[in-house]
Amino acid sequence: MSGRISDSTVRRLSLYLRMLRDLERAGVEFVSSTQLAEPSGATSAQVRKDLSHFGSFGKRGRGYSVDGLVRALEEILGLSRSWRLALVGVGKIGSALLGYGGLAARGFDVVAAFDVDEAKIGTRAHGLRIRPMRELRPVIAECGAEIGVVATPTEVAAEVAAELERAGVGAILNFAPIELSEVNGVPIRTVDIVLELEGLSYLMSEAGRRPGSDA
Amino acid sequence: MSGRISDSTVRRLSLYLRMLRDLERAGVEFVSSTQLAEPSGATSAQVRKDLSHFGSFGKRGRGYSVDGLVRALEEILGLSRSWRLALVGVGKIGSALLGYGGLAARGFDVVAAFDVDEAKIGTRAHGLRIRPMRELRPVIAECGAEIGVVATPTEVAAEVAAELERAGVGAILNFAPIELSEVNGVPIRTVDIVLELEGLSYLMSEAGRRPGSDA
DNA sequence: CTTGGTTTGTGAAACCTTTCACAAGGGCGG
DNA sequence: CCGCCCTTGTGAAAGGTTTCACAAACCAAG
Repeated sequence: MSGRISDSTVRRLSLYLRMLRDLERAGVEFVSSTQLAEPSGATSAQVRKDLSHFGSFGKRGRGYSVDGLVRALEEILGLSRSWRLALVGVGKIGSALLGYGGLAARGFDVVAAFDVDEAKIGTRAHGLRIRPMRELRPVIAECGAEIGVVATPTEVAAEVAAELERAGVGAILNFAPIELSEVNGVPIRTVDIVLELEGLSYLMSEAGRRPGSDA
Repeated sequence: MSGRISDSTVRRLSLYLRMLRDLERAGVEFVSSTQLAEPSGATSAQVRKDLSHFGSFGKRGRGYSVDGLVRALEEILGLSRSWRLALVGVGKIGSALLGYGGLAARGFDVVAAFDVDEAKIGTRAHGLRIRPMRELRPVIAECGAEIGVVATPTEVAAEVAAELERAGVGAILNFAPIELSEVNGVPIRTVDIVLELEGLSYLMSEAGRRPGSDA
């Protein structure tokens, strides 16, 4: 078991965990790989292969203990603890994130917020005081935020990401429509809405072209 | 050329197009696959392979005409037209989307917004009147929206997506943290922030485990 | 017109992920 | 304890994507 695990495997593990938590809440005790696969659109073999990278969690003939697998996956994914987020850019997206209870509910707490806008600095957004960029490093060091969130305009996103890295965050979530390059082993995930929409645009255009086909 | 094109290829095509537009604005006339590859983290061979699925766009020894390739990619991705979006759920994320100018700037216009909250219905958000869910079908039919955006709580997301399909949208962008299953060939893309954060959580935990290793 | 430097387009190879298929193991009823 | 049924864990096969490497083509200079 274990080696280099692919992004798609990790992604599916998160989905399995989600379902397992629902099952746990519903009081279900055992679950089979087939049941576990369905909601994430995976196959039962894929579930078993994904899990087999980390160990042996099931009982043959019986399936997986819901409780046991929840804990195992939380351990694997690093979700048996909570993470602290530092948000840079309290505009539309940044505010939406601050107001989104789903993050804290799943163990991701926004503990600091920064902006360049003098009018915003010092005010509170969802109970959090907005701080000037100049305080980014000391505040992140002090509150120990592990994840930096970039919710700034595209032009400054790369610079902000670099500054977050220097401030010591271990990972970055980026909402600016720009591909940021990972340096110093700090992983970066980009949420790019326009890219998703363009992907849909391609599929719709493709669907329109296919029936008519040729020349 | 041409066959079934992978998501990752389409994704890269969007990134190439982004860079090409910058180059066009900067007045550059020709670009090589090597230059085109850099910002998206791809390789030059990958750029050429990606493009080769759709035809021959370059001149050997010279590279690609920036103008020409911009138009070709716009055509391929279906971006030489604009698309109309219907938004369901005007909460935190929905409002942020309505206020985000980046969408309209890239040809994605939100033309209708719906919510269940009586207090919101009839009011305007960013110039758009918020309508009751009951009007979803007729309004989408009337305004001809092609893309439905689900920005509702998780519990109702699947139901809303199904209703959008029945209303005739050709694609769905989903912000609820749930894997919606594509039916009737209507493609669905999900933007799942928690999933991205959990992916980062895994990588950070992994990084912490690796040095210490064994046991 | 020829030569040299450059870059595309593309089969073939390498690599990675998913699916298949089945032996091994576990529970349960009798 | 035995036999049956069920489900896991996993090598092997299949399927897909990325990288390699090079012939073909183009431009410019002499």
